[in-house]
Amino acid sequence: MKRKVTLKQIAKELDVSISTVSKSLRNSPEISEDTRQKVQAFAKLYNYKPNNIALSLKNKKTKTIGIIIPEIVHHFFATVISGIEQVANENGYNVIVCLSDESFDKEVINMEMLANGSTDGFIMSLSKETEQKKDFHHIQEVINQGMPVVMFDRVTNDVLCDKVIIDDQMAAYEAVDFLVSKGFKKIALVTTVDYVSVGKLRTDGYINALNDHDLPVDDEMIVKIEDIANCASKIEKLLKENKPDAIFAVNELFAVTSIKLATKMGIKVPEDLSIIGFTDGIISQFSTPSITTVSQNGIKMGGRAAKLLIERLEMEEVEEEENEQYRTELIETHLVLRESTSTL
Amino acid sequence: MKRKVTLKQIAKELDVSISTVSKSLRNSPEISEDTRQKVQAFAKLYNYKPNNIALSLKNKKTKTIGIIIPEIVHHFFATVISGIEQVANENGYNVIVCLSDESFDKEVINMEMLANGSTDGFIMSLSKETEQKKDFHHIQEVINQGMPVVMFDRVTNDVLCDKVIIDDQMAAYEAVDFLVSKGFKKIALVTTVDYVSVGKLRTDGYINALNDHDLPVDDEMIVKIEDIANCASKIEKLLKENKPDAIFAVNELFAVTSIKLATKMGIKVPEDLSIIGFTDGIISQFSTPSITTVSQNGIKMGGRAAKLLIERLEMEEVEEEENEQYRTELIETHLVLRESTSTL
DNA sequence: CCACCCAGCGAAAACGTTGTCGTGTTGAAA
DNA sequence: TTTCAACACGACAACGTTTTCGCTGGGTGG
Repeated sequence: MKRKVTLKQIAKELDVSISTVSKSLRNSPEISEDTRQKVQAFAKLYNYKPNNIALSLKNKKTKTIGIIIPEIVHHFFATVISGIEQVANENGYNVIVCLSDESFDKEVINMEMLANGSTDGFIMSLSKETEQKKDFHHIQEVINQGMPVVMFDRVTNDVLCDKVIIDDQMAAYEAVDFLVSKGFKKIALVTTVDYVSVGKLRTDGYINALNDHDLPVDDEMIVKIEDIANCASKIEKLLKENKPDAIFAVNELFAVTSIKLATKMGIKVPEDLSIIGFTDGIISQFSTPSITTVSQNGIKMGGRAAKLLIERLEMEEVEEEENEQYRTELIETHLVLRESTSTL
Repeated sequence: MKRKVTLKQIAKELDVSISTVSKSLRNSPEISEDTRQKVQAFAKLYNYKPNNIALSLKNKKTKTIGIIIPEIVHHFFATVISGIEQVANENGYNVIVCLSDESFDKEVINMEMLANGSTDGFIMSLSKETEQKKDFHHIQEVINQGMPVVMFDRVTNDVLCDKVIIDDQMAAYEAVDFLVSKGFKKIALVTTVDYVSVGKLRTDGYINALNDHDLPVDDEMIVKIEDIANCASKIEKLLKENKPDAIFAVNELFAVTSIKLATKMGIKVPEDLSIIGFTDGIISQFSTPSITTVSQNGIKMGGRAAKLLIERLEMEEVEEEENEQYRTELIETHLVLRESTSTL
């Protein structure tokens, strides 16, 4: 087992100073052609690679991005990571991933861990608990210490930083608008409880669309789901008592669950009931019938977030004067038409 | 913007030496009660936290685990990461994730990047290209440098290290055995090309099961898929020309695709055709009909892999003599019965 | 009164780099 | 022969920690 070779060891072997070795490897003109050749040959032979940790300590930057998300077992978040990783890699950055498990405490702990030198900045999406508590001191603190933060998807207005989001409200509006244009009159909504920011926005979009088309907004037609595990009864009740002709669901899971329940009750999708979901993930693609859905491109979102963060990181280098021009980028969405909406 | 405070700054403010500050914070009895109190109060006030990078450099360990996987947009890998992250976190480790995108070169580059001090060890699953090339020098090199590596799922016998796998062959055997016991005679196989190690093993299990039950192994009944994008024609041909009464598919995608194609051709699942898949992911759960499948618990696999790695890391600390007893842990699988198999 | 001990603290090395500055040697110009 | 520039290299500081060791002063025992 040959441990990694260091500058010091090379210097000793070649009987030169550490500085000389370092300079030779960086092709400094200060060092004679001769010595350079010799050192470089030796370094290559022993497969010398500079120690990242030492470099990080010296340069005060780690070339590492911290990602903090609620869950990874969630297709959307996985795609976002994928997008981040790609852009990060192209720019010589690594990503370190922490999961909050939707817990405020874990989010705080992870953030504090990584903030102590492990990363140059953060890309994050808030945990449900954090959204509920509205406590963002951990994020503000990190920002105050000079680490850039980019938030995506589940963001908050209470923290000033770069953000990457979709226009949730507009996307929901368009989905519902599409249903109205197809002639549906009794459009139900299956959504989350209000403290989930994106859920709330999509709910608003639904309401606005109905209003704009002079359709009544009936509370009976709006189902707010707290716990995904036992949402069945609520949806069943909706289907039985209110007989909607279309449903807009704010995520894949709600959409597919609605389909399954409807089918079980003998309601045919899309013949008797059309359904539009949100997020174009695995479920929407492989469900039967496949689900018409609002596509939010996670890869693109991640890529943009990474780009924003890296730009800010490299900007800080030149001018420390930090122009506090925080940007919020909107990622466009579009409706993916599949089998769950009737084409009449 | 107040940058992170260091020992040096505290020392200056309090007019004591750096050593005194450090010792005070670590509650060394060397320092008087008085001084300790003073320093600790000051440190708390300024929210002092030791710099991880400096600690890493000094201790020659980063408390970070490198994960290298082919894809993250893949439910199984996401669950594995989730499992790793959980165990890692409990033990004070962070995880840094790199994606090989099934490319050999990216796998090598990522590994070399992280090997230069960024991580204490690796948990990885081979990219397809690496499996095909059978070139593992990058992994061997890392191991030679004294970094422990744990491989999971897509492993190779050509590298000696800890491994976490399921008994792919046995699991496939049991799935096919189940089909036989239910009275199916014409059991087809939808599998990958042979160089994908787990695909090959599952194929072997299928063949063994048929042999043991004195059923003929017919090459016509075995479909090997190279490119998932255009696999439809092959499966359609299988269904039309060989009319199997059951299909064993070596992954979710093959299973759901088979179901969709069969349904489209008027073959009813499970009435006319039973299907068993592999991997209990999103697709199997939400497909219609939901898919009977071999469950491989990714969370557990990840957790075990992390445990193995961390054990080896902490072991090295006490006795450098490295007992090279590499272990291969088998994660148990079981059949999850759902709607895609008839219950006759 | 002297030696010794111990509490309490500081200096310094070490981890692996990079970069600034200093230093010695050489050759050429004056 | 003297002076000076250029060349080639080394010493050292710095990044932030921890830890070993050494130092000082006051108190105690003989």
